[in-house]
Amino acid sequence: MGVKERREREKNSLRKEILDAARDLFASQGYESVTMRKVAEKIEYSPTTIYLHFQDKADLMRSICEETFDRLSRKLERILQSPGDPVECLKRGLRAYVEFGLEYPQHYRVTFMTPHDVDPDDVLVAGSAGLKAFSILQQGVADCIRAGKFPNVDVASASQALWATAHGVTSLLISHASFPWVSREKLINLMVDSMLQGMAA
Amino acid sequence: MGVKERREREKNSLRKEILDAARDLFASQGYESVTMRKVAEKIEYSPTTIYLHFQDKADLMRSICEETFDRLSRKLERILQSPGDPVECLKRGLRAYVEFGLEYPQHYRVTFMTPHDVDPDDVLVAGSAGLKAFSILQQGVADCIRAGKFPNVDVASASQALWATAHGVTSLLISHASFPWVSREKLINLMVDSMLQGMAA
Amino acid sequence: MGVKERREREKNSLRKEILDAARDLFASQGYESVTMRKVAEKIEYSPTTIYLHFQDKADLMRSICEETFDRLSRKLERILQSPGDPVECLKRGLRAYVEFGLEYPQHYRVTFMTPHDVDPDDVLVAGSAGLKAFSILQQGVADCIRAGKFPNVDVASASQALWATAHGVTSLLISHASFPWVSREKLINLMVDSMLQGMAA
Amino acid sequence: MGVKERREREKNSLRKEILDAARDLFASQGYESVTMRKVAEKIEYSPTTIYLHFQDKADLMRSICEETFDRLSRKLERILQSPGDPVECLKRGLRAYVEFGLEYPQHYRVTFMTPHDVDPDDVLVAGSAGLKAFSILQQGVADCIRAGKFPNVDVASASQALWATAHGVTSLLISHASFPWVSREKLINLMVDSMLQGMAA
DNA sequence: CATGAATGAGCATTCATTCAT
DNA sequence: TATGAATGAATGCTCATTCAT
Repeated sequence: MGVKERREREKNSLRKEILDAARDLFASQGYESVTMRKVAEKIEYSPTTIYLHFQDKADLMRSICEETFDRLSRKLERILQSPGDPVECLKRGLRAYVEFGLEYPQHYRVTFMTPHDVDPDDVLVAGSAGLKAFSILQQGVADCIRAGKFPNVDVASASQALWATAHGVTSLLISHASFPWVSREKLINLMVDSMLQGMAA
Repeated sequence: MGVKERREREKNSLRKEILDAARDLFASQGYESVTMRKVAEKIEYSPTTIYLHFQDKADLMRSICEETFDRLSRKLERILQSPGDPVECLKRGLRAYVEFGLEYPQHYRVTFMTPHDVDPDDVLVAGSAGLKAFSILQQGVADCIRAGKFPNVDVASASQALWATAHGVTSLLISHASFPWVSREKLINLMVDSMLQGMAA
Repeated sequence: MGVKERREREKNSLRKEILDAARDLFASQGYESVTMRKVAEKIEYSPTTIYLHFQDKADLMRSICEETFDRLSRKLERILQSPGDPVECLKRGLRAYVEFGLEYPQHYRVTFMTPHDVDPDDVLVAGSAGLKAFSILQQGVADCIRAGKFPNVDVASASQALWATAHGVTSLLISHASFPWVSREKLINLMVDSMLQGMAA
Repeated sequence: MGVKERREREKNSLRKEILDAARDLFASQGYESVTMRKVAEKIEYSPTTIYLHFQDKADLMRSICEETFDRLSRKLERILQSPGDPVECLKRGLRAYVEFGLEYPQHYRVTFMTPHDVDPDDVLVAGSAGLKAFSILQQGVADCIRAGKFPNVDVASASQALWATAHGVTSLLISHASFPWVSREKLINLMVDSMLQGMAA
């Protein structure tokens, strides 16, 4: 059993090394530009070895995205379920969403901005981490409504609108990086604040 | 003369066929995954033929984007420069933007949601059709500000935020078509109205 | 008949234009780097037009080479058949050969240094201009021998050796252009003079 | 260990197969006309495999040349640095040069008669095997001059002239195999002897 | 005589992936 | 578990050439 466990640990540790290397590369160069060879070189193993841990390149990316969005979920959870004014929480949650996307633009890109020919909703449907993140957001919105903060909207509409708001800035900042944006801070705040204020009216 | 004209027409029609085929493919598979061969097969011509009409793959993409921006610009221009309450105009303009994206999801996807080789700013900066579209929106915002409708925001921030708002709904509705959205109408109105209201405060 | 002649002249004049353009290009860029399109652009006709005057690219090059070596023949003829000391004539003829090769390095290359898979002796056999040039040289050698200048050699051996001498410098200077050669003048003279002197002994 | 060695041997043997195939093709068709595919077909491997042994087409060519220069260098070294009359040594060295070319016409053709992408001087300059071969010849010439055998020439000029002499016969005999040459023996001797005699005067 | 439109064949190279060991 | 060797399938693009007009 001791042996088995060590094996398991070692296996996981190499798997983790691969994920770390690939995450870095995908994040800095984008999916298409990263080759299995580059990943292999970074961890100083042969390309073949990667295939012992991941089915193929897509599987590797998928794993990274899942892992990444898991982190997003946890982050949102922490924020939205913290005590205090629910609108304030929501505000912080939305900012955190955008910041997260800007911190991992390639993951965000792959997960939310890249066409997945087969099943466009792959990521958001079927219990994926993406869906979970959305449902946490929805919970935060529900809290606000329950507290009478958004008198004229229903949970579903408001959640979707806020998601779209956050996604709008995030994706535009990512895809048009060199557009002469006003400061990110300013733009994000303006959007989040205005939208929440508009809903509160 | 008649011959010349027919030739011209045929030439343009093939060019159009190529653009249509490429747009479809880019939209559904992304820039990198589309090959010149695939485009050629779709129009049932040899790959070489494409090069008779476009300099290279990037040029093909660029042309598609420009064409889309052009259409969008004309639509926005008509609306935003019409007389009446500037906020109302802006509201209609933003709705029109979203409707444009939903009516031509392929066009929108390629132009606004697809990462491509072309410096994305090639498309948005420096006299291109893209910049024109944005500056029309900006003009509408400026009118509102001049009319004292948005007391606390500057033109640049507000324009960018409104663009991001419209883009948020549009792109999410397109890319996650099978998500259980509330009615499009409702969502779009909620976003546009809330954001404008929030800005007016 | 007048019409016919003008036609003929015009046809020949375009043919000449093509040859001129192609000669320039081949000489400066080499056979493989020259495209039919480039030739066509230079004369401001369509590529198709070239095929009305030449069977294909190889035919174009062949024509140029023939024409070029015709010039060489005439040049050698003029020199070798001029009055005066036959050895002196020969010396001047050999120098002229080398200079000619250096003046048209690409033609020389194609004719004498490029492998012609099918028939390696294409150029030199079968009445070609190349063979003619050689036979003129041989004539000059014969004159020297008849005059008792080369007491110990036969015409064939001497002609071939002298050809090889001239070809040696020419081809080496062409193919290794940036080798740190002593001055061309000096090298050519040394070779020609030494070889003739050696033969005279 | 045995396994490692066998692997090493097999790897080298494939490398050699590639070099042989490529040399043949380059020699008979020229650098530009040979494609990686043709080489691959000849050895009955996939084109990709070649890239496991050579960086690219130019590297393949370079390797072939270096190998040839190396062989030639060793041969010349043995002869030119042997004791005895330096002129006699030089004579034998020059004959050996020509014989080398005639014995390995493919090697010679590729290395000395084929224009290729590689700066031809890449091969001849800067510590390469090519430069070494030439410098061995030059050394032999220097010995003769030091011994007072060539009173009127400098080392550089004489070395270059002798190289051109040897190259002249060699390349002509190779490229115009079916020309009605006098006997090779006779021609080679006539050239080498005459040139040396001419220089001695 | 001249051409615009079109193409088939080909190029060097790269990539994800597999298989025998 | 890990890998070296190998490959099939592509990729964007170019070229000489042809054909209908």
